[in-house]
Amino acid sequence: MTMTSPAAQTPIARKISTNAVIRTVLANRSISRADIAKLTGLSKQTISEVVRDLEDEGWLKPAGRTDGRPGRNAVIYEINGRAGLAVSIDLGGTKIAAAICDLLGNVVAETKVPTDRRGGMHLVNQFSDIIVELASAAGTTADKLRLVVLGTPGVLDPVTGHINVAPNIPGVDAMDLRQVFSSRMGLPVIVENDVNLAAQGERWRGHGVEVDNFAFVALGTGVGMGIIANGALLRGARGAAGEIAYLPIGGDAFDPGGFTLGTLESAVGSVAMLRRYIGFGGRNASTVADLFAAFNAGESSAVAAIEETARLAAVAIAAVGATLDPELVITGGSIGARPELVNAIRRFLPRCTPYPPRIEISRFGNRAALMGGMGIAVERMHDDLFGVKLREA
Amino acid sequence: MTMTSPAAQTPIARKISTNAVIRTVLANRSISRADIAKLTGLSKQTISEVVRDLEDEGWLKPAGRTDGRPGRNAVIYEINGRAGLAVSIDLGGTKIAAAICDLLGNVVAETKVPTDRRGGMHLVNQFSDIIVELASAAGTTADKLRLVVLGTPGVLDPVTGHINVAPNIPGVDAMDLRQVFSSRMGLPVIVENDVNLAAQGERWRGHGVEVDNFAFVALGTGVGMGIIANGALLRGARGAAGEIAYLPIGGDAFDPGGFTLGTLESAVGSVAMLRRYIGFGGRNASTVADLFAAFNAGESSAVAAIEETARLAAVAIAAVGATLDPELVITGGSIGARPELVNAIRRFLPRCTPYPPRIEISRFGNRAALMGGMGIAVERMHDDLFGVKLREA
DNA sequence: CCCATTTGTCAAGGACATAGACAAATCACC
DNA sequence: GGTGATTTGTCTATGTCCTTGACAAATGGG
Repeated sequence: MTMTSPAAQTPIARKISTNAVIRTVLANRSISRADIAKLTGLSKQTISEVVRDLEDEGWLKPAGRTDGRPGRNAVIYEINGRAGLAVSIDLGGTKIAAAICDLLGNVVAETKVPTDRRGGMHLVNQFSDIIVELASAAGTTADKLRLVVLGTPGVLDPVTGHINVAPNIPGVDAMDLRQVFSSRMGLPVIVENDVNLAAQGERWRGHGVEVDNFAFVALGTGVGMGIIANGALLRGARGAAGEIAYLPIGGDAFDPGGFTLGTLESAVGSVAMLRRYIGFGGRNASTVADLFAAFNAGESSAVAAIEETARLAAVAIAAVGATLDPELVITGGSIGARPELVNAIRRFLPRCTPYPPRIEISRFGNRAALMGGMGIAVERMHDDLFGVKLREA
Repeated sequence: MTMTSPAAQTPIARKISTNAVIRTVLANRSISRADIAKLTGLSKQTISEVVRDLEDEGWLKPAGRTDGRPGRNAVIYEINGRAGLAVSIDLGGTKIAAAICDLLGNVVAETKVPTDRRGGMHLVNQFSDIIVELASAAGTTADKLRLVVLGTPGVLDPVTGHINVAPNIPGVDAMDLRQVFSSRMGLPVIVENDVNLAAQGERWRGHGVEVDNFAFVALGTGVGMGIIANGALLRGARGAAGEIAYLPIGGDAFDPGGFTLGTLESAVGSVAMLRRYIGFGGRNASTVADLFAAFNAGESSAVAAIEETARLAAVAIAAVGATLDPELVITGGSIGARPELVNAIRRFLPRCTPYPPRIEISRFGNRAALMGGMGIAVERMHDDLFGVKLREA
């Protein structure tokens, strides 16, 4: 079972046939050769040859036979998920979540540990330890993995590869994290903004499946947005697309204070919401959880603070809507996942935009970014392994 | 010279080779067979066969020979532009601009006429007359054309195909203009928002060449935006992406008046700018041209009116920037093309956003939408004629 | 005028696809 | 339990397309 990419130097026609077979199997989970032939339009003979090669190389495996219908029973084939494993890591200010998934997107090992607050190289060491441990739990070793996807807060510069991380995590903006981590592991590493990953996660297996235009809005300590437009992630020229912290809403756009924190972020972040509660005379809440408890108890300052936050969030969503025209906005984050807030946003929205998008709360909660990393990893593995490259170039 | 798509039912391998040859010739304007072989990596033999077929079918034509270098001279081939002609029409409230271009994007005939104000079917008749006339001027007939691209104001619903046109043009929102026009001409018709077309025009041969993320902002009687993201036009879920008239900036987002005209449009449109001038005590201008003349004469009310308009436009661009992170914003339209306004915007922008995009004035002025239509037409012809379809489906 | 260089064609051989015949396996029905 | 219809999968023959290498044709430089 040689684990090189299938049809590595085969002529172009066989590459295309092989790709068509793999894609057909992927799309149908499990399928017989006869059905592959019908779906691809290729001859039975060609399919048999291609499937034989793919099975010899370990990419496909037989998985039972048909029965119950007239005629000879067919052998069913499916993708051998174990033929490719990848890692997804979600680096947060307090926790690191990580998982290994296979070629089919099945999670084969998962863990969550506190973030090493010393930052920098300590994080790289921590990642490495996590991967070794996960690999062991998955019954394999780290050198069998194909790819790591790492989600971090902050803006990634697509030119330099550097991350401008918010204050949460020390010593990461000074280094080329991707490069260091990649050579440490001897694996390709993809680094992506965590909110972008959350959007990808919803696109992959959440509310965004089959929705080509939507946005994932994260409301928490900070605010951020991941955009799926025309079915693909939108990063912008400097990787800052969706950085709605700087949206000129909820304050004076020309106030220089908006530059450090962001105009919108100073208006709808959890800190602003708590400050607003105090300003309204509230005295019973010092955390977001407290505040929502007070809201549900009907305390007027809490109601006012949350309503005002929802009102501003609705205006922000209206602004995004006027630009992107999404079909759907998915909310997440510590306050964006609260139905109380989201219901208020749903009430305000039709009053400030003529075309209000649908609003849904993230299907994956705080696992959205982790899911997105797996989605990207699986997609990338499929491309690398089964993609048709017309020319090497 | 049979004018069907080349390699219509040839097996897949020859299709790919044919496509590679055409694309290489397109990318190099004119080129010898030997060089095509080097660039594509295909053998001289294959290239000779493919080029012979393409020449027999009229897609390629010889265009001289090399000389001056050692060795036998090569025959140079180029695309036969005349093998495909298409029409671009820009429907405006007062004028209709139209042009015929060939496969290479060369303009072979162009005209401009006043819009028939009766609207509806009268417009379809007018389009038809224009096309016949242009075809004649181009030395061909209307039935030899392959495609029409029509730019209109208003939002196109991608589901119903209907156009919600601003008040300018009567009797168009009630009909399926695309369908009626298409069957009248017996040609495929693509209808697209005019600002989207302007963005495509800049992308094709203007400031947006090689810029994968930019926006075209039209400032005039109305305001609108066309978005190129990840190198492609962004339409959104309902075709309303870029409809920044409704951006909640420059007024109260919850004012119901913002629904009919749009919050931003009531703040930065030319009507608002003139009203603002009057409000500041100005009495010497009743048109946009007058107002800019007064500005250049140093009249304080005119300066204030234009500065305030620029200030709001800068905030709007900042909002778009926080969402899309474009590398570049191109301005156009009757006031967006004025350097006086644009310079003022350039001054305000760095004060309301930490990452101000570059600002340029449209390269094509009021021909931008016409150019965009040609760009789309050429691209579409290339796809239809030379595109590789792996499966008919 | 000769030669190095480049272009383009010819002929042979290999990889891959298709089509059709045929053997094998299975269900339905008597 | 046997028979026939149906479906699967392999085998064989044939054709298309691509590549390779030989070779003729054309051209500039010395």
